[in-house]
Amino acid sequence: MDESHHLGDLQLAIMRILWSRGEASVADVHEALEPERGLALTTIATMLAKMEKKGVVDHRAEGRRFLYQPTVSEGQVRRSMVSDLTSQLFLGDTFALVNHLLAEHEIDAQELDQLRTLIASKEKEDR
Amino acid sequence: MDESHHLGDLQLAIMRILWSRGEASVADVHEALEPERGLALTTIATMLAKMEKKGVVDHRAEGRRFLYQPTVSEGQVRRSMVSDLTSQLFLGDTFALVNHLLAEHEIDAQELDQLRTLIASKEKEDR
DNA sequence: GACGAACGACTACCGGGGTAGTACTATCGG
DNA sequence: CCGATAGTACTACCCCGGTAGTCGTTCGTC
Repeated sequence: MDESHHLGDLQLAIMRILWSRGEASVADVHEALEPERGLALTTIATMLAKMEKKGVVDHRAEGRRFLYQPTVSEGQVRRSMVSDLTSQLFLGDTFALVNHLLAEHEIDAQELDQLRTLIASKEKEDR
Repeated sequence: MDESHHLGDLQLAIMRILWSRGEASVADVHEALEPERGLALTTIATMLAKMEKKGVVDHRAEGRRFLYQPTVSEGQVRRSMVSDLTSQLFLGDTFALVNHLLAEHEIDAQELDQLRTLIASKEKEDR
């Protein structure tokens, strides 16, 4: 089952690092996030502990260092968060969201083209 | 400018009522939400006060009753919340989100058809 | 064997969504 | 005129994301 994994901004940033590396220590994550966020090392550690309690990451000890790994995939998180938004904002109507995106945001000609291709292949599947 | 109006679940439910009625008292909102949520009247009142402080609603007194009205449109809220999600989850790549929606969620043939029409008219605009 | 660096644990605090009780006030019915 | 009622204001809580300091332990090094 796909429980609702709704993650905050920092949590997502941390997850992105874990997803790309597979496994990382607190220091690794801190180092990677340092330039853009300038957070204290302890902040990262606290956040990871909270995330583990929530069940989205896991850790194993390597010596005195903890190596954290994600327990949910990026796809799961995306699905869960997108569908949360869809139900809240568009009463569960996925199509309405797509509609909104096309109407409100700039999507250039090239992307429209890609989209058409995507739709075509989707229709083939359905058949 | 479109400031970031990020609203919670209950806040959205309340906004939906205000949007559809244009104006409503605390009692009106409470009554409308009662069946699905069963919240206390004071909860609604508190929420409306918080929302007013945040600037998404406004009120005028009619006798001893407050009539609340939205100060932001449904479109503004949608734009703001969707774009928040897009930047958090897809690093600002709107197209990636559309892609995700088509790939992960069921969109039936009829909707695909509508989509194609939408895209066609969008391309006409661009030209 | 003592000392400093590295590292996790624990605690605290802020802000905001969500929830609701209690207090205050104005108005209506008798 | 007085009590019940309707309606808002104020305050307090809980939870959680985010932020960070301090404490205690352990390891490597001199």
